Amino acid sequence: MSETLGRDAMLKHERIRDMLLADIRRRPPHTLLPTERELAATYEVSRATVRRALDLLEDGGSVYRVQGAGTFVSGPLISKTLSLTSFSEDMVSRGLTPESRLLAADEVPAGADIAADLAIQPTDLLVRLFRVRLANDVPICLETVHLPAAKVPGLLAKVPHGSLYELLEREYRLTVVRADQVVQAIVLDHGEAALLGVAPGAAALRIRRIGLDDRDRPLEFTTSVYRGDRYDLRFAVRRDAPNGRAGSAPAT
Amino acid sequence: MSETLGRDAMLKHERIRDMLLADIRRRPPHTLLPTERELAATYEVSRATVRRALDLLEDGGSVYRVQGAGTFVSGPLISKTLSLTSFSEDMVSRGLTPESRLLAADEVPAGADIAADLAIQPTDLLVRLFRVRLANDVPICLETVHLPAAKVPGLLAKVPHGSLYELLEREYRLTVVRADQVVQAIVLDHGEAALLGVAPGAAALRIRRIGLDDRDRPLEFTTSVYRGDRYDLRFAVRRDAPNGRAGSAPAT
DNA sequence: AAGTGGTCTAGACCACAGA
DNA sequence: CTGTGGTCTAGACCACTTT
Repeated sequence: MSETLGRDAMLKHERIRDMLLADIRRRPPHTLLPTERELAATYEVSRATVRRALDLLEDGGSVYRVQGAGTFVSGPLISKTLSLTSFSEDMVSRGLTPESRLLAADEVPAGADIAADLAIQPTDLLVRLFRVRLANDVPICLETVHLPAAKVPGLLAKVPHGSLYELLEREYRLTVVRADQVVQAIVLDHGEAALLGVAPGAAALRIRRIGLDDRDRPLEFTTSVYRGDRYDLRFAVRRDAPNGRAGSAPAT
Repeated sequence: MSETLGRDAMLKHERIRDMLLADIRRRPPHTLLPTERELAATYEVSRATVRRALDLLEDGGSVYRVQGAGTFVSGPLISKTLSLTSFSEDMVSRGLTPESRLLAADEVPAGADIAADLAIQPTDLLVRLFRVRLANDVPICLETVHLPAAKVPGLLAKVPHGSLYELLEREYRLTVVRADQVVQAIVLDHGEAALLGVAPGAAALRIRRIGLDDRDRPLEFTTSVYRGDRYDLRFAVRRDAPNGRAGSAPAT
């Protein structure tokens, strides 16, 4: 029963996650969920599959598990783990309408720094796009995208107006699935401030990103400058799911 | 063979991850690793266990997988997923020596806002600690920690000098395993600037955090203000491991 | 067509929480 | 002591890439 129509590559554990999520949202925090074995019986899947579904919910902050005790509904906090999202998606998820204005578009040699980041030669050409990003007609962000010209022939003619990621996917089969980001606080100079409609000397978040495709090849180098008074970064972090690299994060 | 001594709760898939990581670091990027079935045979474990180990390495950005093709060594990027780390750990991982100076410590009523965040009453008392955090004797961060006084009796007498998280764990069995964070860019006022040794009007990152324990109970509310010229936030993000909540993140 | 990683199963045993 | 989540196994089948 209830074999609804959504079949398109919907995995079993994803469907179970969705069904559980609907239940969870109706329960108060710290409610005890059925046991994994019960859920396995209820949904007629193996316990391993139920656990995969619960893993997703736990990563998403919807449930927490206590060994020997059970699985519980999480408290009402809002953030989820930082994931790679487009500006458009980001704004929509905040209930705002995104827009984009192209201020400049040209081709330039990569230069030493960006060439190293993108694993190309310093003399190789980059397509450079400079855009203002708005939400509900208010300028929020200045964005400069650099793409290896060899990978995006004819891009300059295609007038990237909406989501660049979608255009790259559709026209060039290029998908950014991972990115390395550096976030800093800066003070806006006169030019930036004017474009963003704030006073010079105002604070801003500068995010520099190297985007990689599914084969770990660098595709883009992008710098975004977000107004400090209209934008913040929200995310959940967890204690050291012990991994394999050195890194950083703030705390006490 | 090679049954080294580290047994303390070291899981099988974690040991395999570590062994693989040692191999990986000796190989150039984009090298093909042995197949999962080969690794299972080599290490005499099931394929599922090998896959758990590879999952950890993939999350940590050390390898990437291509269905039908194989598992490969990642490129040389540095960041790992943002995880909950103490200031001390953070600085040490950057090769710096952390230090802490307590500027003030007192008890205050929570007030409406913080009470809501910590799920207590506005009249309940909080222990408030105000510290300067230094790295190699340079002030980096101003930190204000709020803890429910009821959970940390006698804390004010215990002179929190080094890692507060360690002290909370040792003395009160309190462990922060998850946190919700909001990052903003601000401009420093005269007082903050003086304490950090920079000019007023300089940029800073302000990070507000609600820390939760393993049962999803709020334990702390902390505000950290980091010098914009000496601190940045570095992390890797991935494309939408489809989860269970609404959220946010920057991108094109 | 052969071989890879991706998903799922059925079952075992362990570590831990709670009455 | 009972029941929970945590780890691990051996094996099946699928989706995909590559030759």
